[in-house]
Amino acid sequence: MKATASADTLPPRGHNAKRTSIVEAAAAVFCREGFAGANIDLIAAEAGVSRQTVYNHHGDKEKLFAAVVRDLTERSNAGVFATLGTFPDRPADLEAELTAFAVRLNRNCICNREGKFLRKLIQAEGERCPGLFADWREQGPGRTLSALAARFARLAHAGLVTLDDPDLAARQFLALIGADLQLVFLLGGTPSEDEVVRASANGVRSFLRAFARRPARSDRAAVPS
Amino acid sequence: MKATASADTLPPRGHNAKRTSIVEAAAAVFCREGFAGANIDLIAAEAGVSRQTVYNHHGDKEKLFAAVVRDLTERSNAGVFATLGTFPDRPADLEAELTAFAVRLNRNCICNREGKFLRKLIQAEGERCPGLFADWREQGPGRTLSALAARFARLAHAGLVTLDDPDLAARQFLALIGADLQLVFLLGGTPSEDEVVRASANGVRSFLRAFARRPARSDRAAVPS
Amino acid sequence: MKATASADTLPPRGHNAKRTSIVEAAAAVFCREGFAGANIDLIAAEAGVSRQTVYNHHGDKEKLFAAVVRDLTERSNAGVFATLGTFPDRPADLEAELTAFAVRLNRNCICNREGKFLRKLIQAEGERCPGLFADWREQGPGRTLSALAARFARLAHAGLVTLDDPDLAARQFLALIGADLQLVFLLGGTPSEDEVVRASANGVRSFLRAFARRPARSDRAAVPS
Amino acid sequence: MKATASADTLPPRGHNAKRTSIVEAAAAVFCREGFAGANIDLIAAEAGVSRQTVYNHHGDKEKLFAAVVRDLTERSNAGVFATLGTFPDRPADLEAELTAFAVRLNRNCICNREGKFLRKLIQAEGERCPGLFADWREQGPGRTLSALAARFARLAHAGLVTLDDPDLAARQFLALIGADLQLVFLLGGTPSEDEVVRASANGVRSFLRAFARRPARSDRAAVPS
DNA sequence: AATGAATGAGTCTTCATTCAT
DNA sequence: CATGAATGAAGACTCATTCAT
Repeated sequence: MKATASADTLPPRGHNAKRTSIVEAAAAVFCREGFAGANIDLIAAEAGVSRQTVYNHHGDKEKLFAAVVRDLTERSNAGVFATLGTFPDRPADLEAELTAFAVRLNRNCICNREGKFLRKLIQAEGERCPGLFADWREQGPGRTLSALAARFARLAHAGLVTLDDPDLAARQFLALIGADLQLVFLLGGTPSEDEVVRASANGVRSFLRAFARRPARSDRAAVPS
Repeated sequence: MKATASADTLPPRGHNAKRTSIVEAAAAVFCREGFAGANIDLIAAEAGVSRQTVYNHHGDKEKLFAAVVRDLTERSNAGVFATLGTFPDRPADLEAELTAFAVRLNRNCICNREGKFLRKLIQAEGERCPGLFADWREQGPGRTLSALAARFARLAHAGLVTLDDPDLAARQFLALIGADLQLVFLLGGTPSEDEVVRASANGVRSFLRAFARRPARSDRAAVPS
Repeated sequence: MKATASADTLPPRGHNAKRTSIVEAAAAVFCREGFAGANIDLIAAEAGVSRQTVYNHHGDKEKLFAAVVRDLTERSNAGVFATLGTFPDRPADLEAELTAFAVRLNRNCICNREGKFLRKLIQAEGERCPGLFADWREQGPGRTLSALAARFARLAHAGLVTLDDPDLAARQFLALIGADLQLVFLLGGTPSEDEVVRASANGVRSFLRAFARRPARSDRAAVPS
Repeated sequence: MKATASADTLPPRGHNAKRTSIVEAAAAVFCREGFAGANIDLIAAEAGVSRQTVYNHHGDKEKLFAAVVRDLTERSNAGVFATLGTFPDRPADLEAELTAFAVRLNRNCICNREGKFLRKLIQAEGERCPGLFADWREQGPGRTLSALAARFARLAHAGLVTLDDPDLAARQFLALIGADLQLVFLLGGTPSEDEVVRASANGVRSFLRAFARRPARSDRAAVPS
């Protein structure tokens, strides 16, 4: 029984391995070349499988693209929510902990493979595929921003920050911690860990200047002479 | 004045008219479909000229694309610098004037046709065409941000705001006034005038909360109880 | 009896069962889609076997097609000769018995599966496969028509009909009993039993009008006023 | 004006020439190889045009096939009705004139290119393209048979033949004059003029034996001893 | 014997590009 | 400059066929 188990589970295992490698390769190629520019033979080669296998698994280019988007969306959302769970609840040092959180968000959700690919694909093909990204939109930004806003609302309730619109605060938080990275993103680059940390710190500092309850201003900078 | 008006505002006749309409159509199509997906026949049709004319004017697809990028870059930069010139120098009401400036920036440089197209093209084809966007990068974000930073430095010097890194302030200003528009951009939409105004006001308010010299917090909202 | 019954009428087990179901499925698919349009995977699926099995049994598409033609030819010829054996030898009511014979011929040899398939395949692929249908031609129409002609010659000898060219009579007999069915055949349909009976009666009636020895005209219709 | 007329009409003329040659070539190839087996490159080559031109004119293979069917149907119907117009109205020698008519029908409508192609295409692809041949069916056999039946009805009215069902007579007439040609048709051959004449004579003779009013039986044969 | 994968050829279709009119 | 045609190269997708499991 055990002996045959390997024979039973192997097909799906090898199967899924192929499936996964195909989707990964496809994501990379679609991202690099765009939908129209992507070559299925290239995807197959990059996935280490034959062209036929791509077609066996995904039917056609359009469906393969949809599978890529679905996969990226899923993994990206999972990452975002995992990171949201690490939001500082009762921070001793608000700025430090918020900065650490921002670093995690930037590093694990925005600068990582899925984040970059997803953003690029949405921007490039979003208009041509109405509905393809609907799932992403609902599960992604919609719920993400709400969740983040809820955390800020709790901070406000705890008297740590002052804000009248938690949703707006969430949006501005994200904008600020990404402010220094936009240019790199636009050109397709990936910021170094150091850049991520600095960008996060810069963003959080300004965020707290605007929203921290008290004198809250960072001690480290911007002290008026 | 009249003589040139017709040449400037009406569809200019002859050669240049065609050249212009081709580039415009090409920009739209390249944006919509990506470089690989763009069809020269479609561009020609959309420009109302024959395919031959496209080739006569621009040689080949690659060169036409370059021409589009050059044209967009030029016009976009011109717009940005024109708008930068309206930065409030000695503002009576800092928040109001900064908000008005932010609205102009958003409306005329970021949400407009050139801005959107350029962003999309850079994101989509930037990696594949190293060097094609070099010009944009130098003339665009580089000089733009410096110029904006210089304005903020002058504001700081005038004692209206407090900041230790004008460049960072410029980046964060842009991030904040765009924070509410990101999602719309990602999906290729164009925000309404109302959305632009609200986004600009929201951004400026938070910016000033973080950087205004004194109590500076907007009177209109978010006053801690 | 029981033992062979199961092997004869039930789907025969094992090897031959598969072989048979493959050929049947292949006949249907080749007929429906033509040789070039037929898909071996589809044939396999329709036969309920795996693609490999098709190859194991028949080698390649060309050979499978040949097997189908051979099989159809064989069964069709067998049917024709079986039916020819029921030709009325000493008919009491010539028209009635000839009509019944015509019905059998139409129903069992011309409208049935083998007949239809064979006709369609010959028409469609006959030119491309010189020699493939040689066997059919020799065994089929050649001998069939001769045999039928011989029966008519015997009828003539018995004084029941008047004809100087038995071969021609055989051809015209077939033409007449099929006259009403041509359109249905062309479009791939299968006539109902009723249509078959009427067509046969119509054909035989006219045949006898032309060839019956004496008063021979049917009493049932077409009596001139 | 006249000078430019040639320039004006030439494009359409060359155009239509190409269009025609494409359809002709396509008819031949579709007939020879079937829809699935037909190769557009081959069609283009056989038409003496480039592949693109085929696509420019007809869009895709399916549409090209439809155009072929439409064209064949049109020309075939035209031929049939032209020939029907030559049906002997007040024949001095009924058998001779009916035979001549049968020869014309066989030669010009049934054995000719359009007739053969159309029959083969309908048989081969009729089932797969429901509706494609609807036009043919309505304009073709439907009206053709009625028209022929009407002629026979007039003959009957003139007392030259005896028949109670003109439609049936029409069908049987066609069946009889084609009886000797079926085998040649099945295998894709084209009967010689001599074969056509003999087949027509044979068919008409038997037809008149069955339906001629009076002694009507041919003097040349089948006279009972 | 069945299944999944691979290979290689082939076909439809599109497209950039050029030429002639 | 527009049009229609031609060329040549891809690229998506299918399919016959073979291998390994």
